[in-house]
Amino acid sequence: MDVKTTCLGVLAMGEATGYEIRKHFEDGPFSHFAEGGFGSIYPALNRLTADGFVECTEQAQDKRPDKKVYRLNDAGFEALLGALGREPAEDRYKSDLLFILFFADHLSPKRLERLIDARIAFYREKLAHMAECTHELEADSHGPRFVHGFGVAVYEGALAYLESHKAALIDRVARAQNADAAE
Amino acid sequence: MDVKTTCLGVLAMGEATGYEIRKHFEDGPFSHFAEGGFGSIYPALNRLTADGFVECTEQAQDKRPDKKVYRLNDAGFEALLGALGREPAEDRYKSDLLFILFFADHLSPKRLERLIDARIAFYREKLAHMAECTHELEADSHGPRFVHGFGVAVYEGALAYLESHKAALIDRVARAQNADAAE
DNA sequence: CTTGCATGTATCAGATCGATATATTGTAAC
DNA sequence: GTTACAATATATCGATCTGATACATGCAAG
Repeated sequence: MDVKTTCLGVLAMGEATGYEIRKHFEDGPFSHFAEGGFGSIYPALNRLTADGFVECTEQAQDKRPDKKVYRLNDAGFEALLGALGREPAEDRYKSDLLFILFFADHLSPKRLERLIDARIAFYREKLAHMAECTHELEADSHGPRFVHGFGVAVYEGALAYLESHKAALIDRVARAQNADAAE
Repeated sequence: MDVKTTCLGVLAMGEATGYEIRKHFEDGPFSHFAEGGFGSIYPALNRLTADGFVECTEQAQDKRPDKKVYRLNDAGFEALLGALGREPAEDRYKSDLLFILFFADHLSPKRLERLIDARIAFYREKLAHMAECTHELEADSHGPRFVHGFGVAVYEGALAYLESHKAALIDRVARAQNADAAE
C-alpha cells in the first residue's frame, strides 16, 4: 500500500488535515502497521485531490496556521475498497536493533544491556498506550479490534522474549569475551 | 541502517556477490529484519568499493555470467563497528494485511478467511524454515542465536493470535453483515 | 519445446525518507 | 525572565530505496 492508499484509509474514519493524518500514523490505530512522513503525505493529498478522491476545505484559524481539512468522497471510498480487494504485499519488518544485536559478540555487555533495556521500556510504554486505546475502540468495529489485538499479541511476544533471554545473552557474551582476553 | 551498512554486515560473515547478499536478505539469518533489492544493493556495493570499505574480485565463470565477489577489508569492518555503536532507529513494521483487515467490516467473510489462512500458512512455512536454520547456527555465535530466537518468538506470537482469533472475527463480521442486510 | 526458474549484473522512473524552512503559541527549565 | 523546546500546521528537496525491467545462459519440468 502506498501512502495515497493509507491516507484514504485514515480519511475513511473521518476528515483530517495532513498533520492529523501524520499523528494517526504515529499514535493512532494505524501506528503499528502504517507509516508516512510529511514528505510523502502532503504530496499524496495533493494527488488525491487532483484525482478527485478527496475534497479539501481551507480553514483560517485564530493564532494558528491555516488548516486544509481533507474529506473522502464517494470516488475516494471506491478507490479504497478497490485497494482492499487487491492481494496484500508481504509484510516488511526492519530493525536496526536486531541488526546490531546480531553482532552482539562484538559489543560490550554494558551496551547490550542498555540497548535491550531501552527496547523493553519502549515495548512496555507502547503496550500501556495500546491498553488505553482499547477502550476507545467501539464494540462493533471488528476489524480495528482484531488488528489492535494482533499488535498487542506481537508486542507482548517480543517483550516476553527480551525479558526472558536478555540475561543469558549478556552473560554468554561476557564469558566469551573474558575467555578471549585470557588467552 | 541503510543498505550500505547492511551489506557490510552480510560481508562480515564472509565474501559474497551482490546476488548472494540479496539471498541473505530473503532467506538467510538477516531475512526477518533487513531488506534490500538489487536496485539498492548494486549501487551500495559500488559506493562501498569507491569508499575503500570492500574489495572486489571479478571471476569469470564457465557457462555462467561473470561474478563480482566482494570482500570486507579492515576499514570496512571498522565502519561496521562504527554503525553498530550508533543509536538504533526505531523498528519499522508495515503490513498491507493488517491495513486490509482493519476494514474487515467492508470485506466478505470468504475473503477474510482466505487472507488469514494464507498468512497462517505463510507463518508456518517461515517457522519451519527457521527451525531448520537453527542447526546451522554455531553454538558460540550468541548474537545470531538471540536474534533468530526473537524472530521465532514474534512469528509464533503472530501465528497463535491469527489461529485463535480468526474464527471469532469472521463470525462477527458475518453476523453484522447479515443484520445489516435484514434491515 | 517452451515455459519458467536459478544464477548473475545492471539501470531507471517513481515512491519514500529525513532534514529543513516558516510561523505562532504555550510551557517548562535554568 | 528569557531561553529553549513541544505542539500546531504546511511545504520543499536531496538522498535513498522500491519495483519493474533488461540482458544472458543453462537446466528441469510440463
